[in-house]
Amino acid sequence: MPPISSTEESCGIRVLHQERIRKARKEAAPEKETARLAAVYKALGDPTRLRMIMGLREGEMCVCDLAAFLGLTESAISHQLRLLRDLALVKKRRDGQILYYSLDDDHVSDLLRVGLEHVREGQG
Amino acid sequence: MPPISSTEESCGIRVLHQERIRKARKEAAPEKETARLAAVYKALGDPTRLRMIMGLREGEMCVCDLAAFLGLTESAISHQLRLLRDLALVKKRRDGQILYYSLDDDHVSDLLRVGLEHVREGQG
DNA sequence: TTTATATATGAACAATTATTCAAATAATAG
DNA sequence: CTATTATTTGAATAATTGTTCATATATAAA
Repeated sequence: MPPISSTEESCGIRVLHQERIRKARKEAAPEKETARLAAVYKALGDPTRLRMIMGLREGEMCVCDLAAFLGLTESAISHQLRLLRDLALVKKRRDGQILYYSLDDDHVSDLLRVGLEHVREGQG
Repeated sequence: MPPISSTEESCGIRVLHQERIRKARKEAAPEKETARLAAVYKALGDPTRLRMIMGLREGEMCVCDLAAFLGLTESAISHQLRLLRDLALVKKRRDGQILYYSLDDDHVSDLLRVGLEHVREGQG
């Protein structure tokens, strides 16, 4: 372990390992990228939305299907679908009056798969 | 496309594709697993926590390092670290007065990697 | 012991958010 | 056209949450 020299940053924040901080700053992903990544995780971090997404892995569903599946209002589902659509996690296809929602691409499934592996191996 | 028979569930919710709902229900992950997965995504879904985790990919840091790195109070960092620790996303190691935090296992890095791939390819 | 350092904890507050309800579109059927 | 079905939208509300401040704990130094 290298010796620790307690110093301060310009703003007055205490710092023990300046090298670590410099490195973390240097390797950090661009702010915009980090923000978008956080938004995607956040979207998947709500039980309702997560179950919607996981349900859509089995195939496309319309709004009222998802509402029945989750036991929620169609309005609630529609609100969440808009959020997921804005993040390009799901896409829609119209057939007459009915809108069919499905996962936007395979990355979404990948995200879920890795996440499931984590929670399954993490504490069986 | 098979013909659509609009029916109702016992609770009175409108259903267009009963087969889809049945399948989604059948293939759904256990509730406890889904809840934990959502909690993990939620933890990564906050910009502060996400930057903490991404910073720790470069190596362990103590609380005040992370505070300096993010420009936040050590108290704020400590609160978030507890949350991440409860979810087994980070672990701590004590050396004297200093607590060094690091990623709990490789799954966490994997989650970040897949997530970054998604946002990078998603909208270059 | 006392003093200082590093981190944790609890209460409080502002800000965000998931859901519901009511009303508005969009497409189709009559 | 009017009526019906499927979905969307906006406002309102209750619940959750990230941060700060003040205080407490833990380890080390004097």
